[in-house]
Amino acid sequence: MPRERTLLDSVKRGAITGPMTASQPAKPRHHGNLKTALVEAGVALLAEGGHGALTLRKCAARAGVSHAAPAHHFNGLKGLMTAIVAQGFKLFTQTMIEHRDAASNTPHARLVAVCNGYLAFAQDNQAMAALMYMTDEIFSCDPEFQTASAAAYQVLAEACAPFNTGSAGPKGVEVLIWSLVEGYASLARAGTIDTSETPFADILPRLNLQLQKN
Amino acid sequence: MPRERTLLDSVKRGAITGPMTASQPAKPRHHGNLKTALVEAGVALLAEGGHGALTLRKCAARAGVSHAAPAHHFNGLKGLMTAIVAQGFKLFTQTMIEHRDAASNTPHARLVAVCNGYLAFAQDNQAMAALMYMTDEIFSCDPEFQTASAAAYQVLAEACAPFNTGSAGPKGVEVLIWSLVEGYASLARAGTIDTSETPFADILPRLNLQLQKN
DNA sequence: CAGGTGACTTGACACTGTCAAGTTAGTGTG
DNA sequence: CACACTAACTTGACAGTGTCAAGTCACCTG
Repeated sequence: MPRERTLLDSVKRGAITGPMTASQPAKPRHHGNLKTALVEAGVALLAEGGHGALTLRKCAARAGVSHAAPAHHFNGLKGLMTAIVAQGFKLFTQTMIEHRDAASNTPHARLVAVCNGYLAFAQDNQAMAALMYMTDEIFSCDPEFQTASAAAYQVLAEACAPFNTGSAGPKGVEVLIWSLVEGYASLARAGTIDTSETPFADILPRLNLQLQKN
Repeated sequence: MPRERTLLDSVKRGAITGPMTASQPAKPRHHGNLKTALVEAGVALLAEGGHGALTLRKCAARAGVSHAAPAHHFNGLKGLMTAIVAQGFKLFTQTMIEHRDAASNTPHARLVAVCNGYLAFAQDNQAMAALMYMTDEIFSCDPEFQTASAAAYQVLAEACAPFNTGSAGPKGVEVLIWSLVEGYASLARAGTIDTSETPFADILPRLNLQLQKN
């Protein structure tokens, strides 16, 4: 049964009456930069409406193509989600670096700043931050994703490097810090804890951190 | 266009040839205990196939009713998810209590045991543990959910109570411990950290925990 | 200029959540 | 005990979604 076309369909196909204006040229079939446009569309939809608002068809519509166009660039919805999350990790890394570089140049101040960057990103990009750990929804073996998440981890690992690992093994401090700050961000997002009553700045001193001697 | 019935449809409607056997009585229309059956179906589907395997229609099918039957008991899929997660929190609380009660009766041993219970549950029930913090997918204001999650939090808060809050405020220790263990569980689930290389038991001593004096 | 292929579009199908209308079984009252 | 009402379902439909197949168009190469 043929269905009635929606306005969106008409807009998409250029069927709106009147000639093409300079600001609305006839849309070529070959987009030219569709992969990037789809990822940016996904990032925007996630920010605007949360996880439930992010669908393959909405990304395609936002990018101005048909629902099947993404299939040439991504391995299904999961493939597109993976690219979106990789982009999110890049922004995340950038936020932590900006916070770190704005801090005093002592190991403790830099560590605190990186953690604050982490929490600021998680607070300002809640749906993206949540999606980053939904391993059912992404291809976590994807090289671009791996590179982007490793870069984020590296910023935190470098901030932890000056501190004594003690008996916890070579990665003890970074696992401790990453667990703490990711857990705090999750509980804050879920509303389980009151971040005004118990700010992160108050619990970081509870760690037994000592600078390495040498 | 009428569609061909599936075997599942036939099974559901009792259209399979032959009389009802003793082990397969005629199914009454009034289930009697459908709410509980749907939640249990959801818990099982989550355990078997992860988050993507949990749908309203599959829960209904597993419980032996039509796709619209859950609507009488739950406010849509979100309502059912909320009840499933509340059940998960109850099992979670039970797991932490069992670990705590099996430990030596010192504050430190009990705290370690509660954390180990937390991580054991998160490891053995990965999809449920993840779903507990997906606040987009549940009604977090639901009273049964609130009660169940508060009970879980209470077990951890009680284990933290003997320790010095220091300058962090009255909830400093429990926020510290909850953040740490939830973050560690998330990173373990995501495969971001190697739990064999950096066991939780190695990072807990990095906390500056002291018993309260009185 | 012709052929091949990349990059799309169109259409279809199965699955999903939700809603509306209808049906059946259980309960309460006279 | 009979009847009426309502709870607890079933059936059917629709919109949205992901995915697949077939077809079309635009670009590139020989």
